[in-house]
Amino acid sequence: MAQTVQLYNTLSRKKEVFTPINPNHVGMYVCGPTVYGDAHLGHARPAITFDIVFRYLQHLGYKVRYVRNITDVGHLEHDADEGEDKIAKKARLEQLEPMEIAQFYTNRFHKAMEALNVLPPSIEPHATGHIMEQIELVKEIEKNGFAYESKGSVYFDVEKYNKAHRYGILSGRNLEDVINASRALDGVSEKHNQVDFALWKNAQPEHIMRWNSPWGAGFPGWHCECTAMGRKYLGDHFDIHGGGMDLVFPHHECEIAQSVASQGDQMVTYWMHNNMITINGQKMGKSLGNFITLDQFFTGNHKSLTEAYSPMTIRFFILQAHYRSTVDFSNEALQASHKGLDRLMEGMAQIERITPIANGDITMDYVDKLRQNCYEAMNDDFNSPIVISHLFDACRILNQAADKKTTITPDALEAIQQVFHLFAFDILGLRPETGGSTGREEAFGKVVDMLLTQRQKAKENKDWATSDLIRDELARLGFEVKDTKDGSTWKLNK
RNA sequence: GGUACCUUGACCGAGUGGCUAGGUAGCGGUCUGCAAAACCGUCAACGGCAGUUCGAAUCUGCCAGGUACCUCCA
Repeated sequence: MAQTVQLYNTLSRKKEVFTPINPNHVGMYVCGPTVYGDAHLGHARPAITFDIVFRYLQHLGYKVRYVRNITDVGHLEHDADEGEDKIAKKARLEQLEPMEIAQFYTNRFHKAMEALNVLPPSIEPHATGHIMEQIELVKEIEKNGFAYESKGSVYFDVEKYNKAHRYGILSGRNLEDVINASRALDGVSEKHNQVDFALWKNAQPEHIMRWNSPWGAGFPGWHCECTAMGRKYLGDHFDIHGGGMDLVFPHHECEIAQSVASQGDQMVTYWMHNNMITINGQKMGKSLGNFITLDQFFTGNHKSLTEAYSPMTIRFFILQAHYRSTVDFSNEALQASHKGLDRLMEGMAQIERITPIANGDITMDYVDKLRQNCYEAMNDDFNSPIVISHLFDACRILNQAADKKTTITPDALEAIQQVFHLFAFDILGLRPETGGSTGREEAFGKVVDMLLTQRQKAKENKDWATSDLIRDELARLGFEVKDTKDGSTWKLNK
């Protein structure tokens, strides 16, 4: 762990040196998806952001336990007073069991994550599997006097909490402001104060998802699951809690309040938040209905897209911006990412064609600097765009060497390959897009080679018509032919 | 209204008190039978106004425009 990592802590609004509570071990909790719809581009952002954190910290030698939940209950659709669970609502619409919906979209989420080369977390707990823990949490808060029961529901007493501690420490709000800005509730409220949030909700008879509790049949409140599951798997105190910026308030603010109200102090040292993906400058999200699902990107099946974009293009597109900046989506920007990624991968593939020279121009000095630059970028709050810019520099060197415009020493060439693999593949999680080539594909490849041999013969006979015909027909089928000094090469576009 | 934040060249997008980010597109060239690719070179920016400073796009103030959160949201 020779590297010192600095990360931006939302709590202090500063970059801080990362020091885990237990040396060599890192506990990280990230808010996962609510599984009632297909994952869209916005879901890819935190998944990829914290995948990078996970990968990098592991690379540095930390033993990381990464917990990312699946929310399959607990988010209310409307006002708290007559809340209807999102999962339950969707189920009613489609006449399916709630758990069937949750499972269906969980499976699809996993598939999309795998396509994006997002590593699975160490633990992926479901909210419905931890009702007991959530009930325990509510009981503790109640016992400490920061909650009250009302008509079978339990609410967090924000005003009382704010007298002993501070509500708004993460989002930088004052309680008065929150109260003034809160929506007035319709009719008679069960709550003492409109800013109070639900810890446990009484279930109406028609409510499908329900569990028994000391307060009667009901379901857990909005913010309990993360506190309860984070504590269960990472302990009373752990290092990193992540999620989208839109969760800072109220979700994460409430989590802090819950942990302080139950155990007396905060659970989390570093709060990390990824920024939003925008489309035409506006947040991409469900409420605005302007989201594009990951599946639509992969298939190109959306009116804003001129073509299908591979999962790696999406990943690269996201990594080309820093995680705390917004990224504005456009078809044009995606095209640029697609070509840029291609260039990077092609450059890497050039290594095969480079003959190192003992007294080459590019030596270990260059590679050492390159490696150091990449580490410095990662250490500076996971600055992936800077890492990528350094990789492009290496790419240029490799292309030059392949073109015999420069030379590389054997040890430097091998080291460049290692650095490239480490940062591009292991840490940024990019992967070449060849896909697993099957025996069948290899056989087709040989047919292409055969055609190119014929074309080479035609060229030697200066039979340009035949030569061009072969090239153009192959191009039409998606095979891009490149002529080099040592003969022709090809690749399949798509 | 409150809170947080943003405004960089044709586009995307880093960063920084003085040292060319990078990618895509464009332009000129090398290479090639032609092309593609690659390579080399090149163009171009820091919303506006004032201040601090030897020096600011980078710090401060004001103005303009925009976004997010305050309701489920990644």
